[in-house]
Amino acid sequence: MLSALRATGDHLDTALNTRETASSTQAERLAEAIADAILTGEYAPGFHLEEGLLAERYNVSRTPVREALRNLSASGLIETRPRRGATVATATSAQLESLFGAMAEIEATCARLAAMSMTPIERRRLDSLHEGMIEIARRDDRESYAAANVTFHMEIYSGAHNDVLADFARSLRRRLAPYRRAQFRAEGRLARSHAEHATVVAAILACDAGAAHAAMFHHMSLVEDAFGQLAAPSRA
Amino acid sequence: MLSALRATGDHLDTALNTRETASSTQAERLAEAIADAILTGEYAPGFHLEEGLLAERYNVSRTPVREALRNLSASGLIETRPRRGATVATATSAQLESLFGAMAEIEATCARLAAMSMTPIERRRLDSLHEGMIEIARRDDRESYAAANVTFHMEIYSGAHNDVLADFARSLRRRLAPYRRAQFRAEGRLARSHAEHATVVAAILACDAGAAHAAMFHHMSLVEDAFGQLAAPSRA
DNA sequence: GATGATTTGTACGTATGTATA
DNA sequence: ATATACATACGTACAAATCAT
Repeated sequence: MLSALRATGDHLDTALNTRETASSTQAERLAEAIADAILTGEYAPGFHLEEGLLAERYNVSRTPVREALRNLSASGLIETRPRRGATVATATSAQLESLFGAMAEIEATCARLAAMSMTPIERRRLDSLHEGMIEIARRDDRESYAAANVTFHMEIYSGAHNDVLADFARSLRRRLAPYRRAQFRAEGRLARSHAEHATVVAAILACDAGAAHAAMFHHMSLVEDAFGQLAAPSRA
Repeated sequence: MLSALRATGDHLDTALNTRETASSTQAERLAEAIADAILTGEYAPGFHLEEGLLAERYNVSRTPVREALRNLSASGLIETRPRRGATVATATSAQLESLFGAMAEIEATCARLAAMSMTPIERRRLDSLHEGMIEIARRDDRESYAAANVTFHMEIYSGAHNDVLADFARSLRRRLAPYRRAQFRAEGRLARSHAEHATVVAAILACDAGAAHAAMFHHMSLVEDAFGQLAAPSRA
């Protein structure tokens, strides 16, 4: 009788069952769906994620919802307090400072490692990606540039050839994503970003570890500056 | 009728209910208990953590067990595969290399930041802790030294004044703990460790960020060397 | 500040997928 | 290879805590 409910997969499919990623669990798919919704901005920082509502919305019971929430909590994207449920993570200004600071350090470290250990193929790919971004910046196509920018940084994470650091870098990027939505809105930011990338790429291609570190650190510090007062009101 | 089960808290208390940390949930206490058991070596890498058995052992239902496992999985201490349950994380040699490499980078970064931003009080405390370790090393008291060593590194994490980096450093240390149990077993390792610490402390006290980074990186690299072939057989 | 409504935390039952004989 | 056994994933029920009035 319950299998009947699962047989009516129509609703489910529209919401979650991607069918391509068939072999995972509901909780995993849920975690991804909720994370997406957070990164998209659908659930804003501070938003209270109620188990019952999520269960209803995604047509599952509360059990997988709870497991998904626990996952997201561990990744820092949401915060849970016992008996008080989960809310989309809000960052105080001190926490944002920590996050941006850590991000700059980790990105710089990855750039340094990348300069030392990227393969020729990886270097060439990074370079050509960077070249391609000239045109996007010139068109002032912010959306495309933002996407390419993510790829650019991800390639450097991979190029560091250290999965643990790369994972951490990706997780930091995710946690900061809700606060970076407007990153390239400022006038001329694309051109500046591209110029900073150029320094990074040059150092990496030259296998100059120190310069790569410095250039990336500088780049990330400027990114941070673009986000002066984004902090949420501190919650005691 | 179920509340009767909870009323028989005697068994529970022996296992979990610390009573001091009263206000958390079962799942949280469980996660800590299981993590402890893993770090103690009671559950060795590769050990299969069966929900039913854990539930029985800790006198709870499978639900909080599952949530605890989900938490630990996210922290990297255990690995879960859908429909196949959880096992204590085993690291391949490549993963261990990543972990030690990341650890060295992060520790070095924390040391650099600590050199720049530790308060005078923090500096003094670090120094006196370090001085106290001379005596422990001289006695060759490995257990005490290991404990003090953890404190030493933790103080540097805190001294970096960046919670995100500090958390990451602690999490890395935890993930590596199962592989570091024999760290100070080698003859004369304590004295060597203390000498390396001395360089780090000196640099931090001198506010020499570059030197602090280099000294700590060197120290951590030597630690890594002490763990040549600890890797588990790759399970691809 | 007490009472009722809502929501979380935990227990338990059932079905499906994985492993094993 | 088939079937059996078993562990995991999910749904549902209920108790206790939080919150809103």
